[in-house]
Amino acid sequence: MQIKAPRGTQDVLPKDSYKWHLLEKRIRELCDLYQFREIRTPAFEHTDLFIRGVGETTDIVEKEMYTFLDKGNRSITLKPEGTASAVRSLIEHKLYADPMPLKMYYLSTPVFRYEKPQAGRLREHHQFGVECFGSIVPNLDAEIISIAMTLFQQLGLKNLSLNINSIGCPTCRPVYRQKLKEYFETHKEDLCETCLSRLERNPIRILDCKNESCREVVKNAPRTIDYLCEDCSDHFHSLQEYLTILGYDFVVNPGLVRGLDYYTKTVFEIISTDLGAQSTVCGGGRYDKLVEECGGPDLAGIGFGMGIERLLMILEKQGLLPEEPYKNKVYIASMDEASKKEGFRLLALLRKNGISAEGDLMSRSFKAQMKYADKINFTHTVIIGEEEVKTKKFTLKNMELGTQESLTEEELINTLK
RNA sequence: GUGGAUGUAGCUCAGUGGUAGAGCAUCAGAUUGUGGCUCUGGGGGCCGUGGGUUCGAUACCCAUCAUCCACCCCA
Repeated sequence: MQIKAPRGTQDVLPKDSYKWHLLEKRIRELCDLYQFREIRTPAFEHTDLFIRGVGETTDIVEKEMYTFLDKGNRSITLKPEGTASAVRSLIEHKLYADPMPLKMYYLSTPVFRYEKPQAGRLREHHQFGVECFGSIVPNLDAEIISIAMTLFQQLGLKNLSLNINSIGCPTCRPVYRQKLKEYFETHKEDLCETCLSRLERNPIRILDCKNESCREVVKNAPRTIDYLCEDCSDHFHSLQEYLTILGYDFVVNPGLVRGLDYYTKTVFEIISTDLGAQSTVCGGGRYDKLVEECGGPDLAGIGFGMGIERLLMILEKQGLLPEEPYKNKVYIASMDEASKKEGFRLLALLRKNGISAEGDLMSRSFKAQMKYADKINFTHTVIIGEEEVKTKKFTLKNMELGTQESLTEEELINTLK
C-alpha cells in the first residue's frame, strides 16, 4: 500500500511555496507597522492548557483534539488554536512585568483539529494570529480588527464582511444566560436535538444553530446586546465609533457567538463569500479573564486568528495571486568534456557572485539542454563549447530576445549581476 | 459523528463481462555548436484496496479506504 498524507493534511509543493512566502512577507511588514513582534510556541502543549483555556464544553476540546500520552505518561495535545499557548508563555516567562501593552503575533503556525475535511477545512491548517494584553480600551479592539482589515485591503480582497457582537462579561453574562434559558425552555418543542443538550450546558450556542426551526426560535430570542451591563454596553458602542472613524462597514450580528469559551465583550468574524460553507477567514475577540483563568494575573487580552489556507483560497479564486516573481536565472549549457568542466567551474563562480545559476545534471545533449533551459524559463543561457574554452570568452544568450554576445568571465558576471 | 457524489497513466478524462485507450505532460530523435512551432518514436496503469457473483471482472454486488461537497463546528 502506498503511503499517503494523513487525512485532512496538505502538502505545499515547490511550485506553490512562493505564495506562502509572499503572504508571509506582507504579514510581517504589516505587523511591524503596528509594532507587533513574533512569538513562536511549541506545536504541542499539556492537554490541561486547552481544557482550561479553550473550555471544557467546547467542541474543540470535547471531540476535536489530537491528544495522546507521551512516553513519560504525560497527556499531550497538538495545538488546536494559538491563543492558549501565547497566554501560557506570557505567564511562564512573566511577560506581565514588561511595559503594557504586550503585543505579539504568530505566523503560519500549524494547528490541529480532528474534524471531517471539506472545502476550507483541514485537520492541520496554519494560522496567522495577533494577541495584545494589558489594555481594556475599546480603541484597541478597533485597532486589532484593523490589522486584519488592512491586510485584506492591501491584498485587494473583495466580498468580505465584518461581523461584530458583544457577548458580555462575567457581570452581565449570567443574567443574559438565565433569560435566554428561560426563553428557550418555553420553545423546547421547536429545538433540534443538539440544541436541547445545549440548553443546560451552554444555551448561548443555540443562537448559532443553523437548523431551520431553531433559527425561527432564535429570531425572537433575547439578544446579548440588550442585556449588557453598562461597562460592556459602553465598550461596544465605543468600538463601533472607532470602527466608523476607520471607515469600515460592519454588521452587528447578535447571532455571532464564538465556539471558544474564553471570549468576553467583543467578538468578531470576517467572512468571505468565496469559501463555500466554511466562510470565516478571520475570527477573534476579547478575552479579559483568560490570563487569570490560566493561573496568571488579572490581565485583559484581545486577539484574532486567521486561516492561511483559507486566505490563499480566496486570493486564488479572486485571481489576486501574482505569478512567481521574476528572477534572473542563468543556465549553463555545455558540449564536450572540456567545456563541461569549464562550465562547472563557471557555475561555482557565478553563484559565488550571488548569481542564481544551474548547469546540466542530466547528461543531456546540447540541444536537449537548450530545450530544458527554455522550459524552465531561464532568462539567460551561457553557452560553452570548444571555442569558448579556447578563447575564454563565453557566449551569453538572452532567452527572451534571442540575442547573444561574447563576453569575458568578468563581463559576464557584471551583466548578470 | 451524519448524509450525498466520485475513485482508470504525472494531469484532464474516454471505455468494454474476456485482463485498457485519447489529449496534455515526460524522455529520445528529425546529419555535425543554439530553445520556443512542427513531425516521429519510447517509457509509464495489479483500472483505490479487500471480498463475492461468474468459466472469466476494470466493468455487476458488498465492504473498506481516500477525495470532493453539505450538515455540525471553525480558521
